Amino acid sequence: MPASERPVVTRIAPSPTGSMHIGTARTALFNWLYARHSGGTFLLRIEDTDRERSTEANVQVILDGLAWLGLEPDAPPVFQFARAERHRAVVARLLETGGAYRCWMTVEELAAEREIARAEGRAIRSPWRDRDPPAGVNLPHVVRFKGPLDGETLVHDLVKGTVRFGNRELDDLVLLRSDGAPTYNLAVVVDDHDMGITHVIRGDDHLNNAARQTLIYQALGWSLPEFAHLPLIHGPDGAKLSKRHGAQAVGEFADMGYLPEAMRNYLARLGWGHGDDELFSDAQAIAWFDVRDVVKAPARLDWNKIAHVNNHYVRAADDARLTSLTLEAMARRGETIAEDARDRLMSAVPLVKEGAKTVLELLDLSRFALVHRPIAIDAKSEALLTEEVRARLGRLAKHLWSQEDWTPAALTVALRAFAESEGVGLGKFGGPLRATLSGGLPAPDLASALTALGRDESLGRIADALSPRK
RNA sequence: GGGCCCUUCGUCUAUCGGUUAGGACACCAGAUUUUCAAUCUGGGAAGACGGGUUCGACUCCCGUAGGGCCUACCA
Repeated sequence: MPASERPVVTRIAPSPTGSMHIGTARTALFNWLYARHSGGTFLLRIEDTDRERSTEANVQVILDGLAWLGLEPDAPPVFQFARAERHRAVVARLLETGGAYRCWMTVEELAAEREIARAEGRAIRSPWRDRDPPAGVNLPHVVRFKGPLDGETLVHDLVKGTVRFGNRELDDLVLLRSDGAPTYNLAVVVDDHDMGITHVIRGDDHLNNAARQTLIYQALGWSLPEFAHLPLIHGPDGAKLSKRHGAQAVGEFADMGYLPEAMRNYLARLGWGHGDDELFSDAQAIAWFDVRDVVKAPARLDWNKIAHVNNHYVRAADDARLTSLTLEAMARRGETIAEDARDRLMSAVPLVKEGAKTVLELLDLSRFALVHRPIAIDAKSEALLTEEVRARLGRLAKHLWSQEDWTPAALTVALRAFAESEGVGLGKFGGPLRATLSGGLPAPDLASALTALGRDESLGRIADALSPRK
């Protein structure tokens, strides 16, 4: 049955050879969205056939990354290396049917052939394609796929359309290394087939492989999956995304204080869109998503837009959750957290989250509530505290002492009443009061700041500022 | 070098032959104002280039330029 008629099964197939790239995260997201949209299944396969570079720790990075993004697969991961026997069996079958051959080329011979092939503008060919095995059959050798020498291979891609490849351009790729280990292109085909993958949704960098893989599917007599190659994500300058651009691993985005739901929204919008919709829920994305609507051109990461989207989700996020995330960010920075920090954060977070683009900014904006008495007052704020102002703040302190109802609404009224009694505008002491309360650190509006700090802390800070310098 | 992919405001995108080419982020100006921010109003900003096809092209075709991917016994 053709893949397009079977229940949808997608997969994300990262290799555990480093951190989890943000591009991998988006590929996972699109696979997940498509599976959810189609009522299908989303799977994970760890491509750990590169024994040199694959590590246990990197596998964990992938698992953690997907979990953080909320894109957990519907079944336990398949480890590609564990399926090596199966891969070898398939190669054996290919060897029997003439779909593959043993190649005894040495590295030197290979290098020479590569040079010639390049000069002639064609793919490399092995002389062992149509030659009998050498005398000593035990000599190390690889097994190569025996591809057609002419004709064309067509890849019907859901985002790129039909792409044609001249078969003479497609080399006889290695299926089994000289140590008997299966290679990527063989393993992918076998695994995708065995896992029942109907839609191979992956990065653009695999488009060429799709042609080679198509040939393998055909040689094996297997039906092809649908292919969808996603354009890559570039850095803000259009070049390949690298560390230089600020971040490329999902873990880094998490540490910088971006929310997973914001990343899903932003990443979905990068290379895919639904009319003018910018901010949307997972449910909406699932309802709207179709790989066929994916944009063909590569997209650049835009820090401003990520920040904007993230701010939207920070505003919508639960305060307790944001407080926990902020505390975690502090711990990561190695900051010691005071006993009462959580309560103070908790009261400050809802007041400052409107302006916070990340959790880290949430921390910066909450800082005024976390510092301890006597708080440091910067020069600019200190300059506001003239004799006249100090006297007025003294009277204000007295006024606030008698303030019973310590709520934003009541305090707003109290501040206005005081201004009236002084016969001045709020501007005459608002700035200075803020100076005593936050010492120059950003803080929300006065009534809110007073509420967040609480009665004792607020009055204490004012008193500290008015008392003679030590 | 060869094969393949891509090309609308600075960025992400809408448009699926006929629009004053729309939206979002960013930017600029103004309003508000107790710092920063937020908020509100307004503004500038695009079809890479050259040929076709067509009554009519951002949209279809060809070429050029530019960018990207692949060209491993990596994935």
